[in-house]
Amino acid sequence: MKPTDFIRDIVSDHVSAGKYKQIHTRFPPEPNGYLHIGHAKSICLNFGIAREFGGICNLRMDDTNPAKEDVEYVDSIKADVKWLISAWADDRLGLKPKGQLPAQSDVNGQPDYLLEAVSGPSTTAETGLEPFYASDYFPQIFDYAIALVRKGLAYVDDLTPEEMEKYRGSPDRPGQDSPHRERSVQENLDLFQRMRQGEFPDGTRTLRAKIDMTSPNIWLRDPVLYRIRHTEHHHTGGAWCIYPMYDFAHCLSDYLEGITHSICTLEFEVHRPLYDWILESLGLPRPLPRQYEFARLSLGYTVMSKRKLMQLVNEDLVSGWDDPRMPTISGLRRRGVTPEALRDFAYNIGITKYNGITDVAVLEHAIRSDLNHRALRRLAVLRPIKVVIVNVPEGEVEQLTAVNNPEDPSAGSRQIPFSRELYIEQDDFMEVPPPKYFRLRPGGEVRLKYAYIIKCEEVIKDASGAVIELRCTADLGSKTGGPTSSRKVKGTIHWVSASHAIDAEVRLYDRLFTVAEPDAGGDFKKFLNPHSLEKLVAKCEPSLREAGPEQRFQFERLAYFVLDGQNASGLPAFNRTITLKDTWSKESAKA
RNA sequence: UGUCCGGUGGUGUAAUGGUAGCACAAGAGUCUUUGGAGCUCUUUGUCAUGGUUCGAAUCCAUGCCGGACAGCCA
Repeated sequence: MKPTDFIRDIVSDHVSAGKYKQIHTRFPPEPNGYLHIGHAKSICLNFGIAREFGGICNLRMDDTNPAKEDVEYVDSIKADVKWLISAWADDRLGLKPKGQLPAQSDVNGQPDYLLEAVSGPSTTAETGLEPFYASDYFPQIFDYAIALVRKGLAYVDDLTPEEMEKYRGSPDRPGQDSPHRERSVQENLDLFQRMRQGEFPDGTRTLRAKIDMTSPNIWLRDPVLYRIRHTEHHHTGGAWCIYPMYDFAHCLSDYLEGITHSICTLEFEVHRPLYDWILESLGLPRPLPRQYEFARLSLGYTVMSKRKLMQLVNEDLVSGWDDPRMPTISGLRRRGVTPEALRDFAYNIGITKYNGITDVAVLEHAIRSDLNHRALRRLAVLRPIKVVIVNVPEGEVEQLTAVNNPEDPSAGSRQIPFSRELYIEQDDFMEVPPPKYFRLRPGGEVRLKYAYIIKCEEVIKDASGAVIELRCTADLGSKTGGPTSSRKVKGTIHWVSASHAIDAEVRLYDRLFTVAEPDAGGDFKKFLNPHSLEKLVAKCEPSLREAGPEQRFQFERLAYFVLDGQNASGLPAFNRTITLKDTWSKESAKA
């Protein structure tokens, strides 16, 4: 199925009209935090357009604010993008040779800068290639600023931040011209150079565009283009003490990379006139990039702002950016979600300009349907209760055949050991069951998956009255192919052989928040779900000993799990990705 | 009472002047050695009021509701 939305419609029109040589998008995160599922939506859009229209999508660090950015974040962004687009759009990923800077050329007798992307299957090896960095363009952006000053379209202002706020006015009240607005070009040039030389302390001067202090659009009221920050930058080191603002750097970065469609979220809609003003005022020789906006993703039962996610990390409310409960790409990955599921989700939610809240059920459905087809089935008992099959002799072990994945015959089958002493799930036995309960009960029958039908003959309790053991008989003719194998029993439950079972830590993750809109108002942290993580030691069938890193399983009748290394005591650790749909819990809740 | 952008079932989206469709959710049934998956069926919608038109979710007007914007953040 080919996705379609208003942005793709625009691109498609441009392609049929031959407006551009090649479609060129970009994904421009600021390296001030980890990527989350909202970024995944944007990645799928930008790379999706590139692959559907034979274009390229540059990965670019939008790193113009050294105070907030860090290499830890650029490394995580690189890894997360690579993981998400792998085997889907790697050949559309635009990178550049390490250290390469924009090349100067002449276009129609006018000087011009361009930094072309390297893309194609070769880039997947990433040998000597790196993402684009807005900070690589500081020299060009500085030159463009000077060009604006020369045209009388930018000036150095001495207003303090407080004064500037006053002069700006408000949305329904026009602003006032700064007293420094009419400085001469010469003076502006001199002052701007001295800003760059480091003569002035932070915050004392800015370079501003000269547009219109009475504009109804606040972003046209002489926006700041450059500010002074005597701060080391993660990519340019100590080379600069003035840094361009987003609005000035972004449109120029797009231009320098030959971007055709600059796609961003709705809150930048009011910036678009400024984006266009800067590029048009500079009189650039090549076709200009255009900005298009779509609604960012809001998902139920989680928060999406980097500020809030950062807070969860810094206040140790989660174990890190990649905590499996986080909506970050790395968190979802550790949770066991696949790139395919994420892309499928992105496809299903569509692209519009309507600001809605997407039901988590849409994400959960994408995860389940993906895992249903790929996850190997295994038997594991989370909360064990002992079962003794009295008509199976002690010491006897039988190997039974179990299907690895009923959705995928090519996954084959495996052997699982059956013996006299087993574990079943505590939930699968009830002494006094409610109506419609069709698992084990005193005197009742149930099928052990892949094995025999058993009947509960005796319930053994401890001094406190808690059930500690069930004594059962098995219908030894009832396994697959046996004479009574087709007998109908209502319930089928999972089990493991007690002496063969291996221990594993299972981490039962649940929604991070208890309400659909934790950030609707007040303190979002008071809606944190206290039961978002429960750890247990489970009894697992022995084949799980061979589980590989990041391998995904369905523990039958329970949930999907992914292997996430070992816990502190050396036990294999499985993260629960998501439970199976549970019609019984709905049914029993009705009663 | 500024500017810009939006309002289609419970939720998210499609229909671009011509049968309001899809997905998720919800409900009913069927099947089942996973109360899983699959399959079948069902409920629920064009913000309002006018106008243009043979015909309006779509175009126009007015109103209502929601969002974004007043960082030397992005």
